[in-house]
Parts: sequence; structure tokens; C-alpha cells
Amino acid sequence: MQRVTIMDVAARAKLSPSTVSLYFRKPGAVSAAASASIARAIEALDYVPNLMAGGLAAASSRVASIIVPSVRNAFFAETVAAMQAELGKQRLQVMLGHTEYDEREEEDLVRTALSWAPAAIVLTGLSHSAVTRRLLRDSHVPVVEIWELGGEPIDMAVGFHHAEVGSMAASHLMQRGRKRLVFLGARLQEDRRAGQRAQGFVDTARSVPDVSAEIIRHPAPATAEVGAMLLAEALRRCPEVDGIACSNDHIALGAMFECQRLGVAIPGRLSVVGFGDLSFSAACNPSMTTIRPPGDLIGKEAARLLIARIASTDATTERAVIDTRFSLLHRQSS
Amino acid sequence: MQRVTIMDVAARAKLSPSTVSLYFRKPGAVSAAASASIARAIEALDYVPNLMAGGLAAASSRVASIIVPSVRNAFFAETVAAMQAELGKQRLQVMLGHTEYDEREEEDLVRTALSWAPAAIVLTGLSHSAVTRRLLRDSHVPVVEIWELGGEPIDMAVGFHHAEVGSMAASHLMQRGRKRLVFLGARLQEDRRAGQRAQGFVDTARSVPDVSAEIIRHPAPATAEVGAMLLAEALRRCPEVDGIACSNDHIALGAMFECQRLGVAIPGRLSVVGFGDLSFSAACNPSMTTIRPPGDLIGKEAARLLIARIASTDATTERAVIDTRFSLLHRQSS
DNA sequence: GAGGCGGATCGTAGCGCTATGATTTTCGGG
DNA sequence: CCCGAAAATCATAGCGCTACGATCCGCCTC
Repeated sequence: MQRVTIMDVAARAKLSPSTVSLYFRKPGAVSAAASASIARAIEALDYVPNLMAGGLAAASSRVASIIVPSVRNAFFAETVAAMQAELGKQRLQVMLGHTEYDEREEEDLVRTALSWAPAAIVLTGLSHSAVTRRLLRDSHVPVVEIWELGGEPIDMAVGFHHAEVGSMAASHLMQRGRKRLVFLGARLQEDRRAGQRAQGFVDTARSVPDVSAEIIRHPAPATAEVGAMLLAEALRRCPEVDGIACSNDHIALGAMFECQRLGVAIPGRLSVVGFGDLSFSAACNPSMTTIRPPGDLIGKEAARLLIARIASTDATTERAVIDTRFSLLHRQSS
Repeated sequence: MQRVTIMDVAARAKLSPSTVSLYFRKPGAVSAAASASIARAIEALDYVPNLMAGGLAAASSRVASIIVPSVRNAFFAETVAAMQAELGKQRLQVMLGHTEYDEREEEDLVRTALSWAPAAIVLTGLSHSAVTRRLLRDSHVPVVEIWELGGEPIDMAVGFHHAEVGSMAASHLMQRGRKRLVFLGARLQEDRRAGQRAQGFVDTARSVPDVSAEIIRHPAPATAEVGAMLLAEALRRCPEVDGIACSNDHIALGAMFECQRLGVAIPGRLSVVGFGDLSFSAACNPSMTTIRPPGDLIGKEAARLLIARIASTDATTERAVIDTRFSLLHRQSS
């Protein structure tokens, strides 16, 4: 009573193991008669291929290792889900790793990922330890970095420029006649990309005469509670504030609720712009103006790039960098 | 210029491959001197172990396959993240699969998962195809089913009874003096567990004299927009409604926003109870009464069970079933 | 009817590691 | 110092599959 192998299937189908192997790898290359009898044998024996043996022999596995800060974050969850859906169609497995915004952790995850001779590795952002970069380069495994553009990618990249997001938020607020701008940011040190949005925001605002802009920070992760606290602080530190941009919609929602409690009219006295277009943003009251990052598209495009690279035998495929852009959804809060 | 193997490391450390292998598998069994020289060799050669070769030889891999409906859903994202954190400490990799609430898809995912000779498989819910169950039973791989209790688990289970959630919501509303109860539910057919909550809700409510309860459904996924629509319909179909429970907090939030727009006082005229305690629930205005499922705990406990089972050589470990319970957070909306 | 060609099938040598039992080394006590 | 047990180390036979080149077979052409 031991494991059914490809040999058992071959014996039962009265064919050689090579043909059965071929049946899995290049179905078109096996005759219809042989295919049918192999299929019957598989069925009868309940054969489950051993992908580790296959991967070992082929010196590469059909695994894509995806490394994100955390799948608790709706942005990355969306991208991971989209990517998994696309990769799954090509029978590529997804191995998942969480860095929790820690570069050392990421390095460990990359090391482990490489132990599986993966077909591809996906990393979040462009900022990695020197060791991570070396490991990845030496491995010759296709790499896609997602959710950030603007630096030098290791290999391929799919994402957008976060500074431009901040810039767009500032422009929008100024277009609405706002001049005293504040950026509410949670966890700006760990979350480099949120930091870039903040920086883009103040840079753009301050380049215009008569407009002031400042950043108010909180070290905790972005939640509505933190948003409420940040708004209260903004009002304290800068009572004449009339335009608010937030590091994401959680913060914006908390800020809007706090305004409601304090009787600050939105958008009458204060305009609010978020980032993310989360599940509640369109529905809330007033509905939230926000900038929508295409998390889904990032996943799809990253998968597409990887699949193309894996398929192409010649390793000279170009090192694609895809700018997915993003869009501002103008709603009632501004 | 080819791959560095355990042999190369052994040669450089002037030891046998077995000892190097032992160094990875049972570090304590190797002398300090040998360990040091192996560590030096690994460093010098930049050795990356090949886990597929290891898995093949050992007939089992340090991979845990986690299969959830979708990681886009914050509940499962939380559990996956918690589980990954715990499993990662034991150097167990996570492979992720998304069923999108489709049993056939799940079956495929299980089949593929088994191809990796995983150390464990995690499934969501207790409802699976007959083939899935057979495959899993025959494989002798430890299985944990999460997020649902009440049926016959394949092996182990960690979760809670969803009918009890509905029951608790109904009891709470009745305790607050509400008698015309409505359950707002999105996607109740696909999401069996939401259906169980709805059923528990009406069963409990209807067992009390003078209390009415009905379910209002929508086939789309749970979003705040759907919640707003459902609330409007509830008011239309049952104008004297005074207590609302929702299949989750997205629905509840949408319902609350819609009440705000329609001038329906919460909790004055209408009490609202959600499910999930999502990021915005405590912060919204009025703050939302909701039932919090311990997604994090489910992940931790599932991981703990798996780790214990993997460690125990004797396969006679009991088939644990852990009821994590849940709790109602009474806030302003009820 | 021989020759040749292309598609289908086959035989087999590893891929890099682990498990097992064997062997060597170490060390304390008599 | 020698002995025995315990600790450390070693040698080797696969794990199940794929890749490669070899072989087979049917059919068309001249």
C-alpha cells in the first residue's frame, strides 16, 4: 500500500513513463488513443502527481512566491487575489509571505522562496536590502516588483508613482479653492509609499503662492480611530485648515466622523480626500472623494508579465516597467 | 557555474553531506565545531538548500496549503495572516488558494495541494465535495477546517457556530426592547455561514411571542451600497421595523448611512447590529454594535493544532475541535 | 518496393536531498 | 589505561520525475 507513481500509471496504460510524463507536460504531443488510456489509468489508480519530484528533475517548480507587507491590508489582498486568479489559470501555485514592513523579514522570505526554485518571485515596493537584491539577481528567477515606481527595479515592475498621488490630491484641493492644506498620515516611516504620497502632497502645495501645507503623523497603523485623532490634532495645530488629504481611506473616514462629531461641515468648511476607494468610501455620507489605486490591475499585469517571461525560452525578454496610473474619484467630501 | 549543493558545502567543511543535512534538520545533534565550520562554508558558498529535493527524499514538505474563499475578505485575510505568522516561526511555508466560494474549484485546489505532499491542509468551512473529502482522508495529511463548527469535520476544526451569532444578535435586539426584526443579508446562498447566521437570527426571534423576524436578501457581495439598498427595502417591506441585524459590518455601515440620509434615528427609532467589527465599526457615528469573530485567534489556534500534529510522531493525536466563541460589542447603534 | 521523413513512443541517467543503520570518536569510571 | 556507552559522524540507497537522445512506425514519394 504505497504511493501511486507515474510508473504505475504507465504500466496500467501499457505505455512508458516518458509518455505519461509527456501527457502532463505537453498534452498535444501524445496521440488521442494514448491520452485516453492514460486518463483511464489515472482515474482508476487515483494518481496524484508528485510536483516535488517533477520540480527537482526539471530544476524549477511551477510556484510563484508572492511577498507583501501584509495581506490584512486590503490593497495587497486585492492584488494577491487577482494575481492568484491569473496564475492559477496557468497552473502556477502561489506561495505567500508577509514581511510586516520589515526588510530583514523580507530577506528571509526571499531566501526561503529561492529554496523552492520558484518560477517567479513577486516583491512589494522597490526598496530591499542589498542581500535581497544580490540573491535575486544571482538566482536568475524572474522578479516583479509591485505597487511602486520611480526607482531602479531588480527586473520588472508594475505600479505607479506615489508622489504623483499626493500631488494629485493637493492639486484637486487647490482647484476647489483650498489653501490651508494638511496631510494626515499613519505609519509614514514603515510605509514608505504613504510617505511618498505625503511628500508629493506638500511639494506640490508649497510650490503655489499663498498655499500652506503640512504633514501630521501618527506612528500607529492606519485605522479610523487614528484618523479621528489626527483630524482633532490638525484642527488644534492649524485651526484655519480647509483641505485634508489622508494616507488612506481609513484615516479619511475617521477624520470625517470626527468632523461630524465636532460639527465641522464637509465639504462646506473642510474638503477631504482619501486614498484607496475602500468598500465604504462611495457609500459614506457625504461620499468620499478618493484616489483609487488599481490593485486589481497591478495583480493582473504582474501575472501577465510573469507568465510571458516564463513562457519565453529566450531570456532576452525586455525588462518591462508598467505604470498602471490611478484615478481621482470626485465625490461629495470635496 | 552550476548550483551549489549540500555536497559542496560538506566538502568545504570537510564533513560528510549527512552531517550537513543533520545541521539543518536537527541542529542540536551536531557539535559546535562542526556547526561553525558548516556555517562558514554555507556563507562562503552562498548555499541555498533545495527544498524540493529534501521534500522528495523525506516524502513530505514543509508546506501548509491554505484554501479560503478569498483573501479579499478581511475575515480570511486576518486568519491567513495570523496563521502564516505562526507557521512561519516553524519554518512552514504557506501556499494559498482561493475557491471564490466554488466547491469544484476547491476540489482542484486540494488536488494540486496534495501534489506537493504538504505537511498540512487548511480548508474553510465544513462543506466540501465528496471527492474532496475522500482525497483528503486517503492522503493522511493533517487537515484543519476553519471558520465553521457544527458539522462533521474531516479531521480537526477551529471556529464557532454561526447560528449562535444570529441568535445572539436577535437576543440582544430583543433585550433592547425591539420586536420587529429584520436580517439584512448579502450573498446568502454562496456564503453558507452568513446563511446560518440569518437562520439562527430568525429562529431565535420567532421563538419569542410578539416578535417578528424576516430576512431580506441581495445576491451581490456584501458592500455598503448593498447595505443601503437593503435597508431601504426593509423600510418599504416592513415600515415598523425597529431592529436590524446584518450579515456583516459593510452591510450595517451602508444601512446606517442610509438611515442618516433618510432621517431615521439610530438608535432612537432603529437599532443596528453588525458582524465583523471591521476597521471602521468602532469609529463610525454612532459607533456600531457588532459581533466580533476572532479571525486572528482562529488562525493562531489552527496553526497551533497543525504544528502539534506535525510534531507528534504517533498519529494517534486526538481530533481536536476548538470552539473559539465570539463576542458582542455593545456600542451606540443599539 | 526502397528510401526517407516526421510524429509518437521509449530507456535511462540523474536532479539534490534524507533516512537508515553502520562506524568512528569521545569520555567517564573502574 | 582499558572498556562500554553515548555522542558524533558517515556511506549509501533511493524518493518520483523529467530531459535527452534513441528508436519505432506508418505513410508518402519516386
